[in-house]
Amino acid sequence: MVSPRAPSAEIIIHCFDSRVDLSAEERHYLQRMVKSPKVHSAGSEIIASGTPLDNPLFLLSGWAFAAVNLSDGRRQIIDFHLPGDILGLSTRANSKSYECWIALTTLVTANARAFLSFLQPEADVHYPGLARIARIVECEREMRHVRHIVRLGSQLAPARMASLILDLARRIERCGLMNEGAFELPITQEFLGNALGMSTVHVNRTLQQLRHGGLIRLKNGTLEVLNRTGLERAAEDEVSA
Amino acid sequence: MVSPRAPSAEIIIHCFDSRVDLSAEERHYLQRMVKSPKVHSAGSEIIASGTPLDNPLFLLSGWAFAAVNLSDGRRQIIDFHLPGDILGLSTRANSKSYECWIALTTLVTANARAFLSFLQPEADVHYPGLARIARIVECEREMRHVRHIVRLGSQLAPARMASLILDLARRIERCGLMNEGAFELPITQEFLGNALGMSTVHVNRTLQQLRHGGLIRLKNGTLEVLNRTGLERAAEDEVSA
DNA sequence: CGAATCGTTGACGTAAGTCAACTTCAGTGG
DNA sequence: CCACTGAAGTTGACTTACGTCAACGATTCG
Repeated sequence: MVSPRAPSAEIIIHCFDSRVDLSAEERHYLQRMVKSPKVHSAGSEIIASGTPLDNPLFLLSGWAFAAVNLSDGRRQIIDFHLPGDILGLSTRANSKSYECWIALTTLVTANARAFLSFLQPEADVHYPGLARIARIVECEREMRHVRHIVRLGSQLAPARMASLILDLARRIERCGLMNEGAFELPITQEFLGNALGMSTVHVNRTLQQLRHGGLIRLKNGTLEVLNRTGLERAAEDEVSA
Repeated sequence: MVSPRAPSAEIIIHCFDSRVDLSAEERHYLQRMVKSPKVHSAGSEIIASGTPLDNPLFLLSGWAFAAVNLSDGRRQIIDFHLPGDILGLSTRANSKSYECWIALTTLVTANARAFLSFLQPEADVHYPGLARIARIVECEREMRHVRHIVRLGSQLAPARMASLILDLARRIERCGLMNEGAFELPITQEFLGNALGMSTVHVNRTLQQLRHGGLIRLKNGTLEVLNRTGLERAAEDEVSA
């Protein structure tokens, strides 16, 4: 376990700020919430499946993913999570979780339990901006789910890959971790396969294809988008191209 | 256009009742809401993609589906909708819809706009049961999405098909349209393919397989589950709730 | 230095797509 | 009544995208 850096709500505030107007009071409230961060090691299960979703977490740094474990040991990754996201936030706090959340890298979380109440019908809303963010977080997750369904159901391997990369790139940009078109992508080819419904070998070949097409560079866990419009074209309808 | 039967909130109340306790007042409120039903013909677009989701609809009778249209004319079906469902309900009422909703059969809808406000953080909740239902509807949709991701990403054709059939059967049961293990399934093989990410030909072969395995009977749009546990085994489905 | 872990490549097998023909079957109209 | 039509379902022959297996580099790390 790495000792956490000084706890900071900066990333959270930054990510929320781009979506709603936060009052000074709300910023302060967030600062207070992020007082006792927790460090998780890479690969550890942060929220197990089958547990009640009564303890959502801010993701302050590092990457995670939500997944469903199948009875035969395989796993389907449903969604990736970046700094600024909230893990395990659901209206259905008391019902058991179907998914689990797992750390992809060493990561730091903080309790976000207050966000749960914002989702309840009887919520007494002292913080309208935060309540709105809670709803927006759920909405964006749904949009990602729908896009993922489209990827898995209607696209060939190169389009799936390109589409996922673009999704991640856009989110990385928003939370300020993009560095001149490049960003850290701590997802092994095995996990990319678990997300995109393809074998590790085929992930490798598909990435080669994107590389040779001059669309991306990917080396040592750093991904650089070399040709954005090309990548977008590849993501949209690979089949017709 | 079939002339609508006497407008009735019965199906709505029945479906909601199985999930929350409704007050007499809330039942009455639902009755009033369902006063001016509208009939849509099979195949018509009920909510277009790109429009704001500011007008959710009760589905009183018939089937519909939510889909994403791809640039090359193909379409990915995201979710099916049965009587008792709400179409186009989203927290993001003002943002443009990515999906569209289309009638699978002739169907009858009624305005459910009041449910929109139940999802807003500032909602002034006079009807806690209905507000709760609005959340539950969103939650259940998310669970269906996640299961669909698992299907498309991790399962072979027979398991996909079995899993979808089971999902539909469970929902049909809940809204009281199951008839001794059999129900109307007004989904052509083409649409099943659009949902399950497979070609019409392969849908046909997969259904044959399930038939010959003695798991289902499907004739003239009526599906009968002959061997429930066998179907569940085929679906590799441990989620029975 | 082994020992992991991850990435890469080739040979080969298989699930599923494509194309095309042929059935049903429900309308519809002469 | 039958002949015609169009939509849905069914089947066979062939192609292809992707999986599987297995071997082999590259990196990192105790």
